[in-house]
Amino acid sequence: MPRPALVNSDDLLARLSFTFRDVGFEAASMSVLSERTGLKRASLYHRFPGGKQEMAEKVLSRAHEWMSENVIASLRSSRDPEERLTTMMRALEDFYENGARACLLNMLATDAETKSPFADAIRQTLEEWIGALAFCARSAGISEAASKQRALRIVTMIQGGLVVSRGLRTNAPFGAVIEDLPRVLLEREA
Amino acid sequence: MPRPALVNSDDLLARLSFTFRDVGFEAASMSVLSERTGLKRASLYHRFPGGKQEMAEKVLSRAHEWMSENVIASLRSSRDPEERLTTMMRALEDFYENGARACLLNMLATDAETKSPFADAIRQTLEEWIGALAFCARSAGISEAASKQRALRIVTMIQGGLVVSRGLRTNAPFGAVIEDLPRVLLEREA
DNA sequence: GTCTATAGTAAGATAGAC
DNA sequence: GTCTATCTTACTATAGAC
Repeated sequence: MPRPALVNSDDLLARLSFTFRDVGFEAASMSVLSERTGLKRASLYHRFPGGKQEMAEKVLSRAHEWMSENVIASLRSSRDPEERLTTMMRALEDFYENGARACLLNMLATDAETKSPFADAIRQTLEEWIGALAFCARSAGISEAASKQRALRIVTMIQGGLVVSRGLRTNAPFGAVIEDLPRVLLEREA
Repeated sequence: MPRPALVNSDDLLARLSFTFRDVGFEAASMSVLSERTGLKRASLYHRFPGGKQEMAEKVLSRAHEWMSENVIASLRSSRDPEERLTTMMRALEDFYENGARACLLNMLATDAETKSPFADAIRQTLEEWIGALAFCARSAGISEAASKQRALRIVTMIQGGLVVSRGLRTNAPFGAVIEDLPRVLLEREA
């Protein structure tokens, strides 16, 4: 029977994720990551031979999984569209701690010129999210074109809510966004 | 007559601003800043004895000035509210290069626990912006409560549009936000 | 005001003991 | 699997020539 690690893989990834989301990729030095995970730098290299980049990739991959299970699956379910949206809202409030915690997709993104190893994963997650929201709107009777537009608007508002909440140092903007979501996605067309 | 500097102060601040907006504060090392400004590291220290932090402070301060002159002043003018908004929209398209360039207020922001020297400047700029938008809505006959709500929504959407445009690597989301602004701020209340 | 040269420090990364 | 110790590199910052 193998001796259990001091920190299991899930806890470790969660702590790494928090760190990247709090300070970003560059400011998350091996020393900082070591402090916040409780593992020495060499131990982190043992688990992630690729260093920081591999950590960020694994964290992003785990975030994608989380989104699939907790957000996408709900939005594409056969339940009442408003219920699906409510499930997403509660999941996001939890994940972003009501706006206090930033989004990995923002913190790991770079400009188009900077070739980033995370760009593809970020884009894919955003696209799947928007696709699932459009599907949800569609099944609530919203037209194809409007559904796509509103889905994009939802993700835009959530990301904006997180940025503004961080900038103003209050959770109110994120809270206002969450409250608005059902209206923005599902209100009947003019 | 003093010999002119190779790079004047305005150009220099603009290049520093682009760099911080493209890669963020931590990734903008003195070497990178040197490359992108054309000044050697020691020359940058001559102009900014406080190093990177002073550069970012000056860049933020200049961004605040730019906002005051090109956005706040217009929104608080006595012209037609829709015209004021159009002026802001054109200014923002220019400033953000239709969504290709990130916002300084996002790239220099940190989480609440991390004591950042930029936090106050960022919050102040956001608050002034939201205040001016609310003033504009108010003078278009929108109620006090709705004006505040809509002003916050506008800034949220713009920030979100920039994040999502960067993530999806297309300017469309930012463009969609800009198009939506007049409706979101000024459509008559139900 | 700009530069080259160089401290001094912290970063990413690896070797090898336990 | 975790650790201490160490290597190499890159970074911030300063000194001093021009």
